[in-house]
Amino acid sequence: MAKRTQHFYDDVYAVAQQIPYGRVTSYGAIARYLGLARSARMVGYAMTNSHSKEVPAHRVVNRKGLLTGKHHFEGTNLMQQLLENEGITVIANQIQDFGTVFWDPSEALGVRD
DNA sequence: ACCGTGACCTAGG
DNA sequence: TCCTAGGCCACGG
Repeated sequence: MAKRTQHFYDDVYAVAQQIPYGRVTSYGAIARYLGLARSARMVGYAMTNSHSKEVPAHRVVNRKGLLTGKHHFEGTNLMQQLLENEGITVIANQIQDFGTVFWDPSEALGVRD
């Protein structure tokens, strides 16, 4: 496959939309799946523009399971409430049982090597 | 066209 | 195990 920059955002959104209900993933996991493991920042940057799309951005957190992007949501605890609404426990911006609710696209959709 | 910024990650001490 | 430093690439000013 060639040119991914143009499809980069769409790919990120596509993967994010495939995140199951009550599950979360990380920017790095999505980046790795897209073959951009070293450009995880771009994934987060792409999410900034996801407000125009139907993308569950609240289901995407960092590698530690910390809600680093909560400040980009309306209010102050919207992201946390959205997650808790799906049965995910969040304490101090930290997702509990992160390893359990974590959803790896590379593992679910298949790793491309 | 150059520079600074950013919802991150990995490696080394 | 915690902290620091470097790398990544796109976008706005």
